[in-house]
This record gives sequence, C-alpha cells and structure tokens, in this order.
Amino acid sequence: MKQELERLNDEQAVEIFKALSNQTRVSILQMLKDPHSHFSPQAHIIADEGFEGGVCVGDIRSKAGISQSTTSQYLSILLQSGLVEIKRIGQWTYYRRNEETIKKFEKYIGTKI
Amino acid sequence: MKQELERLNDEQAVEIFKALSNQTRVSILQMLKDPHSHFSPQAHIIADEGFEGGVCVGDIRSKAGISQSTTSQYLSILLQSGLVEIKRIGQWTYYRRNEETIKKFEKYIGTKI
DNA sequence: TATTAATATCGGGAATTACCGATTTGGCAT
DNA sequence: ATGCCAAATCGGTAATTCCCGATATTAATA
Repeated sequence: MKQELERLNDEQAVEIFKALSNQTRVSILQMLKDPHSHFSPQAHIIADEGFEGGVCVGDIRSKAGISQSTTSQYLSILLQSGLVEIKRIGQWTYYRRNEETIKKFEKYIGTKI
Repeated sequence: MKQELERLNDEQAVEIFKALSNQTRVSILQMLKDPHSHFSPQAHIIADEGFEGGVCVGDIRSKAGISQSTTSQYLSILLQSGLVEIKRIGQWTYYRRNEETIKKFEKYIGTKI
C-alpha cells in the first residue's frame, strides 16, 4: 500500500502493528536496515538501478531461516502494510525498507499512541 | 509485565505489537490518553489515590462498545504488554496508561525498527 | 523449444485470536 | 449470612494467522 498522505490513519497503523506482531517479520525489517552487515558479501544486494539496499527474496529467506513460500508471504504482508517496497529486475524480486512509511509510523506512535 | 530495564527487547516489542494489532485495543489506549475528554463527567475516573487518570473497567467497556468479558480480556492483554497499569480500589479496577513503557516503545521504534 | 532458477500462489492442518454468554470471585452493604 | 455489584475467568464457536509442501508462473538460458 503506497502511502500518499501526510499521516497514517488508525487503520493503516493497525495494519503495520499486525505486520510487526511476528518476530520473524520484525527481524526481516531489521536485517534490511543495513543489508551489507546482515547478508553475505556475495548476496544479491542492489547498489544501483535506483533501488539501493534492495535484497532479493532468496537471500532474505536463507537469513531468516524460513521456507520459500513463507518468506514470500511475509514479504507480501510487509509490502501491504507499506513498510517495504518492491522492485522486480529480471527473475529477481528485490525488497527494501520504505523509510517514508516508517517515518510516518514513528510519528503516529509519538502523536496518536 | 513491569518494565524495569532501560530499553525494550525484541520480544517485549513484539508483545506490544500484538497488543496493538487490534483496532479496539488501540482505541482503548487512545481513550485513556485523556480520560476527561473521552468519558462522561460522571464516569469513574480517579484524580487522587496516587493513580491519576485511572478509569474503571465498566466505563471503558461502555465507551468501547464491547462485552464485559472482552473488555476484561483486552485490558489484560494491554496489561501484559506493559502498555497500561492497574490499581484495584474496593470493588473497582482502574486502568491507566503506563507512560514509561509507551516512551520506551517509542524509543524502540525510533532505534530498532 | 526445453530446462533451469526465482518467486508467487494454492491448499491445508495446526495454532492462535476474536468475541461472546455463563459462571465465579471478591468487596461492600444490608 | 444474604444479596449486590464490578470484574475475572471459563467454555466455546468462528475467524484468522502460522507455516509448510506442492504447484504455477515468469524470465533467462542452452
């Protein structure tokens, strides 16, 4: 869900809380904070293409230690909540944090919670 | 869960995310932010006894529009996560926000997420 | 075209959550 | 003690989430 508005509404915030109510998904978001320190040097991390910091699903999967299908589903949940964004390049799908949403979420916590 | 440490760990944070992954529970926490503006003047809000801002279960229930048992369970979930604290006086049980935990949660979002 | 590799989607069993009404517990007043 | 009231706990059904293996899809490559 692309966030267009200035602030998150309660509904969007609850979606984010749901996305983060699972330790593995929180870990994934944390890994993506600094891909180079969390993934092996040969991991498929994008540095150009206008999608810096994007990591492909397979690398996330092996680091998270869950099945391929679960990885895909978890990333989809994070995507729906707006916490991450996606870019497909060739046969790879890269995910990275959506810092804009995360910033709005932070502001929501500070003002609405 | 009383928070004694300086910072929340991931496990505690996930408990809080779970507690907030329900619109009604988020609403309850929001109501408790300013009880006097959210509850009727005759509502049972504590101003002394060293528990300012505490609201009794029945008043929370009628504002939230859920059953008595659900109200009790939801408050218990919020209590377990540390987001609220409790005080029993006579036959009433008062709940209020635990601002210390909420502050730690805010800090967690800003640094760990 | 056939094969492989990456990811998404499907189908499902087990576990958890949502939410209720009924019952129990504990304090307070008669 | 008896009854009353606030709140917690119990027991249960329906919905949702967890997490997997199997299958489908799509892109690259031989």
